[in-house]
Formats: sequence, C-alpha cells, structure tokens
Amino acid sequence: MPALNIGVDPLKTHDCGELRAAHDGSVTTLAGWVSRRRDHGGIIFIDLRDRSGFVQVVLNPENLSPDDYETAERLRSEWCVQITGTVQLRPEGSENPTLPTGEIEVMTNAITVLNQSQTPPFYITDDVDADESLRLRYRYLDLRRPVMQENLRLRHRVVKYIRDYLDGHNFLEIETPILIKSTPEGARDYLVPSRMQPGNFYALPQSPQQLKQLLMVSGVERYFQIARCFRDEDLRADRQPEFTQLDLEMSFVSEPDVLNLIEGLYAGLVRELTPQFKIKTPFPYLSYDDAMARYGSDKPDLRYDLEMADVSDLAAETEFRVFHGILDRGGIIKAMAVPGQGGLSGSDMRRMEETAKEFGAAGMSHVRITGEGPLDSLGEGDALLSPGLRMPPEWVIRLAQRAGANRGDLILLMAGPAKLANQWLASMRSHLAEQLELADPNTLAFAFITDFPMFDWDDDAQRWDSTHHPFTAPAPGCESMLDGDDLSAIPSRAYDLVCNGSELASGSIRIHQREMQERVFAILGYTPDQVQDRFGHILEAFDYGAPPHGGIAPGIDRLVAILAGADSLREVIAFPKTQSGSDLLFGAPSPVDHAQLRDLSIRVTE
RNA sequence: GGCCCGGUGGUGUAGUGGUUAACAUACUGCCCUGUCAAGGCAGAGAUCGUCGGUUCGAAUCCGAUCCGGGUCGCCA
Repeated sequence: MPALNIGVDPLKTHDCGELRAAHDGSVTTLAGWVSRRRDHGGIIFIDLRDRSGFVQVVLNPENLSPDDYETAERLRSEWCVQITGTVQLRPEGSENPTLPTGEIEVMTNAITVLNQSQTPPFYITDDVDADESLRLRYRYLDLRRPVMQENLRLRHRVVKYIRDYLDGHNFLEIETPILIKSTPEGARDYLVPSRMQPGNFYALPQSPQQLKQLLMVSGVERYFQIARCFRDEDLRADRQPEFTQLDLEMSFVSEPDVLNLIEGLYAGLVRELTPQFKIKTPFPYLSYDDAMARYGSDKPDLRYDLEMADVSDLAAETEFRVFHGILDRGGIIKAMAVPGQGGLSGSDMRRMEETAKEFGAAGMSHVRITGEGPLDSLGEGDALLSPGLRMPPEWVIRLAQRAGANRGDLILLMAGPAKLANQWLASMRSHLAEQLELADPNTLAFAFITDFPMFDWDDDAQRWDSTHHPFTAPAPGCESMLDGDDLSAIPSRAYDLVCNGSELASGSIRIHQREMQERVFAILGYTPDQVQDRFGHILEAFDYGAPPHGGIAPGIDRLVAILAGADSLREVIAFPKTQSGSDLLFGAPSPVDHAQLRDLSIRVTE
C-alpha cells in the first residue's frame, strides 16, 4: 500500500510497515503512534505504529537537536508523532526476525509531536486482556489494535469483491429507503415516529424484501445492495440488532441460476481473499429432509461425519418402557455413531448423559461396542448397553449397521418427538465434535440446503407460519396442495447456504402472481383487510406483468466473522452493540429532550 | 421473560466472616547509549458495581438492583 502522498510537505512519505532492507539509505518521514518506548538513558527506541504495521525508530542524542531529544524523552504510549530520518540496516545481531520490518530501523534526525495522549485505559495490542465492555467504551482505541484493523480491512475486501463480482454479472446496485412501512410479522420492527404526521410511524427495514421484488416488477432484472437491516430482537454472539446483508434479486431465473451465482461468489471470494481455508466445489446439495434425517439440523456442520439414523423400528424390539412410551405418542428414536469412543467408562457415559440433559433431553441411551474384528463376530460381552436395553449381540449388530458403527465405536440413542429428538442429538453432535476436535478449523464446508417446507405449524399460536417467508413460492407441481389438508408436506422453493454449522444465506424463488400470493396470505391467517393494508402495494404490482424472480440474502457480518476466525460478530463490526442493545461509546439509547418528543407528539408514560 | 457466568487500584487477577486488601502489569520519578514484553531502584494509586440487610465485625453471608458475557425463548 503506497503512502498517501499529497501536498508539498507531506506528513508521511512511507508507511511504517512497508520499510525493508531495500530502503537502506533512503530518507523517510513517518507519522503514527508510539506503541512502545525503550529508554536506555541515552539512546531511545520507539516502536512506531500506523495501520500498515510497526517499525523501530531510533532516537539518538548524537543525531538530534537538544530540543528534539528533550521531546523524545517525553514521548509516551499512543502519542501521535511525526519523525524524519534515514532507513538503515540494524547493527549485526540486533535484527528482530519476529517483525516484518525487523531488518531495518529508522535513525531519526527530527521529531514532531502531532498530539499527546492520555495513558490509554488498556494497552493497544492484539492479545488485549481488557474486558470487552471497556473495549467498546473506548472502541476508537480498540480499533487501533492490528487484529481489528485487519478485520476492518478484510471486511472491506469482502464487500469490494462482492461488488466487483456482481458488477461483472450485470447486477445493478440500488439503494432502497431506510424509512419504510411497518409490516409486523416475523421480527419486531424498529419504529421511527413521523413529525409531520403525528401518531404515524416509519419502520426500519428488517430486509428490503418487498422493495427488491418491486424492483423486479420495474424491470431491473438484476439488483443487489449491501443493505443495512434492523431487527428489534434479543442479541446473541452471532446476532446484532442492525446488521449487513448482501441483498440480491434476479428475474427470469430458477434455483440453479441463483445458487450457481452464489457458489461462484463464495468460492471465488474465499480462494482470492482467504486462501488459507480449504473449500470443496461444487458445493454439496442436501434437501431439508435429508439434512434433518442425517444431522438433525437444517444447518449441519459438514466438516465431520457423525451421522444419525432413525432406529425407531429397532427400538421397538426392546422392552425399554421409555422407548415404547415415546413411540406410542408418535415420537422417534434416533441413533448416532461416535467413532472410536466405544471404550468410554461408565462414569464418562453418565457425564455425557448429564450433558444431554443440559440440552433439554429427558435422557440418553447408549451402546458401547468393544473388541476387535468384524462386526458380525460380535459376541456376548462385546457390547455394553444402557441398563434399559438388554438386547442380544444380534440386535446390536443390526443397530450398528443402521447407525454406521463398527467395533470400538459408541452409539448414542435419543428418544422423543421428532423435532426435539433431532434437536437434542444435533446438540450432542456439535458438542462431541468440539470435544473430540473433529472440525478442522481450516476448512469451510459450504453446502446448499434445499426443498424447505412451505409452512410450519406454530403450536403456541395455533396457526401456520412460513418456514422462510410469505413470498416464497411452492415447488412446481405442488400448487394444488395449498388446498389440501397437510400443509406441512408442501415443499417450497426456498434454499439456504450453510457453512460450518452457520446459516450464511437464505433465499427463494418468489411468488409473482397475485392469486398465489393471496392464497398464501390466507393460509397464514391474514384477513383481507390486513393483506390490503400491509401488502396491497405489492399485490397490485404483481397485476402489472410481474416477472418470475428469485433471490437470496447472504449475511456479510457472519461471513466476515468466519473468514476472520472471530467468535463474535462484534469483532468484525466497527461499532457494535452490547447484548442489551447499548452503544457503550455513545451511550445510546438515551433519553431525549421534551421538546423533541413534543415535536413528535410522543409522551413517555413509564 | 427464564437459566448460567462475571463485576476488587488505570488494566488483568488473587483473596469465601477479623489481612496495613495481595500479585502482575501499566503509571510517576531517578539511574542507564543497542533494546525490542528492555533492565535496575524508589513511589503513588482500591471506600472491593450500586442500594439495603444479617453480624461485635462483610470484598467475603442474604435480598434487591444495575452493567457485561453465554444460552433458551425470540430472530417470517
């Protein structure tokens, strides 16, 4: 990166981190921050830092005016300084191989303090040990840390790659409004009161979903936006109330068009920006049903196997009352083989069952297969079963075959309603993978999950919910099922991109005809008035030759977090919020003046 | 809203009923011309998140509350 070099008397001619042995003898002017000082009484060393890295600056009284040397003695951490000097090779034996600039140093003959600094509340270094709330309170200092600078740079490069890639595929980047209409379903909206229309509110977009569909009606054909989205829900390590999505939509496409485009984007991006990660192309496809059956999750981590199998029929052969109780109530029993763990002790198994209970499971059964040799040579005493099971080797062999287990492996069994059994066993799956270090941190296992169901039954609200969202089209040929009884069986045209157990993108081929859209709204329980009020504009647009279209919305924060190896989105967002939605730097949210509220015709009652 | 973890000098930690509240580091001063987490000596710095209670006595026990983190619910 060349130094920004404008004006007749530039404050810097080089970046600290770019200087090498090849610069030996050149005169340089640097500007940056004092990272460390080592004052030997005469000679003083400064590690000078700018965004490019560090360089050792030597302040020798023999080369400095008395005034400048006095200045040098006063320097402290994080002072902003400018120095001019000559790059020279370090004396033999004093090179620092841990530093990219370690072969050279800058012998200074002039120094200017650009600004002094208070002693920083924490030391600016990659292995910072300060509490995160302190880092957020002083985020501008936290961002001086090289690792944070690197995260910001990576994020920039990701977004630039996306823009270039989509530009190359004839997409148009179009901005959509931040102040839009509240259409409350799904997440809670952030609301903005209208001053000019007292009592009315804008909402901040949860996503530009309807806007991008309207752009398709407009004939844009290929749209994208690096879009800020807002959802007023509780936070998590991987969830911020405002976050950034690559929002994109295409006309005249079906699933492969969107997914091939996305595969090309992600594969190219990873290979160019973070080649240290191993990826496999083409990305595997997994139907929702397969994902649930084999991994108990619709966003499985595919870096390791640990597959599951339904063993309800085998479980029915046992005399175990728990299994029969569950089966009688329509539940299932699922098994997961854990390779090489058949030798665990009874207390290991009790501990593992405790873990399962922490995930919400009522209990967990297991079979430990011991010994050597082929599976069908299994005899009495070669398998340790949970107390309730008491089954012969012949049954264990069939169970092992179904679960894909061998001698020396462990089989875990979980019983419950299908949804919960999957959830519990999936939790065990990730837990064991972490404990056994099965997931290669240098692999990104991308996969597309397809054929999501159109609807989920919401037991609490006693109504149908969209699995993806109400604009998702039903699978071709299944339209008539919308009039049938079993709505849960209707496949939709929704798809996800998952990676290492995270959902990275979610999209679908949309409905583009009024009649179909109205039927879906009706199934979701909207009255005609509600439909007209919230979605009248988009239904009306469909009446004017809306083209078939579909799209996808990849999360940028999550992608950058994975590429940066960060375990929280806060590490890749410049100014993130805390779990309670606070901005600790600005102190937002905060009370506002009465005058502001009066303008908005708003009164705070609590 | 539920559950779990944390809050002690600037920073990071130790301290489970009586301590001058300990240690490291940062900071301040002095010494020191080849260090790179520089080194040596000296010094200053904490009403232990807040409020209330128990006790002769509380950083320590109890209750409430605030803040930060994780997680479940929630996130079409």
